[in-house]
Amino acid sequence: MTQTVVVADAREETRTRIESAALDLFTAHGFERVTTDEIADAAGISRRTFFRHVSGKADAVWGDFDAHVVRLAEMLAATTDDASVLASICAAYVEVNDYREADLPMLRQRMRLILTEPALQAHSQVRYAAVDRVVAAHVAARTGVDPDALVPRLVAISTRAAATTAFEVWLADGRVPLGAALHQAFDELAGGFPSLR
Amino acid sequence: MTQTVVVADAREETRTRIESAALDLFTAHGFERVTTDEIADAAGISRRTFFRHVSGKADAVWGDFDAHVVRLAEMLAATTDDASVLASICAAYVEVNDYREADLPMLRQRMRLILTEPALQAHSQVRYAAVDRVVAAHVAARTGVDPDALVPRLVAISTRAAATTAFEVWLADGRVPLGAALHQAFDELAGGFPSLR
DNA sequence: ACGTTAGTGACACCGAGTGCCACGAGCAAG
DNA sequence: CTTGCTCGTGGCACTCGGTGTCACTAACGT
Repeated sequence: MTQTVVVADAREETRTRIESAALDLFTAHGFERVTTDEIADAAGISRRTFFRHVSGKADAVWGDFDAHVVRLAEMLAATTDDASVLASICAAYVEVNDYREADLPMLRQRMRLILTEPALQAHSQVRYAAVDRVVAAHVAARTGVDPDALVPRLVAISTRAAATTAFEVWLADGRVPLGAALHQAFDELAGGFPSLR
Repeated sequence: MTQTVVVADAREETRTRIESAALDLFTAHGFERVTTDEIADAAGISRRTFFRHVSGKADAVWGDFDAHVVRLAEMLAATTDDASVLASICAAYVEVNDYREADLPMLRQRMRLILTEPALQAHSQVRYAAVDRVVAAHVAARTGVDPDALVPRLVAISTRAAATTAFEVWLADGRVPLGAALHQAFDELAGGFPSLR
């Protein structure tokens, strides 16, 4: 009973050390030029143990993203029908990405890697697929159509595109807050890109 | 002079053999369970030569996608300002994906792999990034803003999302033509998802 | 003191991808 | 015809990501 807690804490701690080491090494030398041996050494563990904590080299950058997805699903589930479907998705995205000021530097580091390193950009597709499933399921529930139909899929993938784009401009600019960028992107999307006219 | 043509033809021919072998083996046994040795054997070449023709195992599935992107860029460049920006992008996507009837089976095979196999889905991000750059540049040229600004990026990535979704439903249904699915997805996008209301 | 359980490290192994070198076919000039 | 050049090819060795296996150890319950 108490052991499981202690063990879980230890696991969490080494996992954090791995993530921190990977983040620093990747930003310093680039993703491809860092070996798993080096990350393991920097984290004070063996290479084999490294692969027991993270499912792969690219995975070391993502914190516990699964919890992130779960929170997003909960927020969408708590949505009422007052707001539009897109507005509820936007609100959920904004809320789930409402980080504390102290966490922003690490978020910047993480997102810069994910958005610039080709291998991580490719790998992100796998992680984001889980987000898409959650959003598509929400749209399907709200509209009463199949989650695999065109509209739920399209809404899921293009709202995620909006979120990704918002992250990109937030990362590039530095002055614009993340929430503002998210709202701007979602407004463009929901209005059929009014600024094009 | 004549030699270069002959050589280029030979290169094209082995490239086609590689692609055909890879497509068949991947659909038969799954991407992960097929080794590069097996593809090379099936194509009648050595493993080393395999990697001289394609840049990686995942790359073997994509034909000459670069030419695809070039054609898309040309179509966008030939666009007049009569139609809206989104309409011009939609037209370009439809036209560049207007395959002959005889090519549809291979296209189906290719897209089924790309959209279902996780490794290929991840790798597609790298190839599609070139498409996004072309579309974003077009939007930037039409609207007079920076290609790295929010709207060009967002239009590029969400129109590609529309195209991907159209491919998914085309692949899943079998009866709906690809052009129709593309138009439907673009209509949803351009109208701010009217079917959600 | 006992067996159990879980985390760890060491080792061997597989597969993707790359650098290097040697071979042979085709071509041009002597 | 022979020499020299280019270029595609195959073989080889190597790095690196990732996995299966086994033995060790520490903490826990009995």
